[in-house]
Amino acid sequence: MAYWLFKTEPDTFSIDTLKTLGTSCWEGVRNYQARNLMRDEVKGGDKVFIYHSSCKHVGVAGVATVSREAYTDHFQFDPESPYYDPKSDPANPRWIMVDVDYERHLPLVSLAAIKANPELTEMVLVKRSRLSIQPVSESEWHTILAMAGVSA
DNA sequence: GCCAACGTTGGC
DNA sequence: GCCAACGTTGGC
Repeated sequence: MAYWLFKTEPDTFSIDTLKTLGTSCWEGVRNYQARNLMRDEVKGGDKVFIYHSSCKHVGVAGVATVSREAYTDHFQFDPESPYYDPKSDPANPRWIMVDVDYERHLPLVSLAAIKANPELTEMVLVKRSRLSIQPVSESEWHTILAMAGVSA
C-alpha cells in the first residue's frame, strides 16, 4: 500500500464535499506527470491526504482511500466541462481518473507547519510544490498524522 | 531538438 | 492581485 497527496481547491471540491458524497471520482488532472502517477502507481487501497490549495487555510485537511484504479476521465470529451480537452481522441483518451472514498477529516496541518518541520524537508510538497498528485513516504505520512494529533 | 513565448499554478 | 516557478506550445 502506498501513500499520496491529492490537491484540490476547496471552493470547488473540499474534504467536506467528499464526506457528503462518500465516494467521488478525482477528475480534471491535466498534467502528464500527475496523470502518469495516477495511471501507473495509484492502486486500490492506497491512502491519500486531501490537500486544500489556493484558499485561506492551505494544508492537509483529511484522509481518503483509493477505491477504483485508473479509468477514462469522460470530462475530457464534454465541451461544457472546464476539463474539456478538444485534442483528446476518444479512441485513445489522454486523461484518466481514479475514485476515492472518504475516510476522515484531520485538524488542518498547514503548509507553513509542514515547511517548518525538519522531518518534512524532502516532501514533494516542499521541494516541488506544483505537482497535483504526489507520492508521500511512509515516514512523512506518519509525521503529518502525528502533527494532526492522530495516533494511527 | 532547441528555445522563446506564453499559460497555469498556487503561495503570499 | 502579484509574481516566481515551471509546464506546454510551436516556429525554426
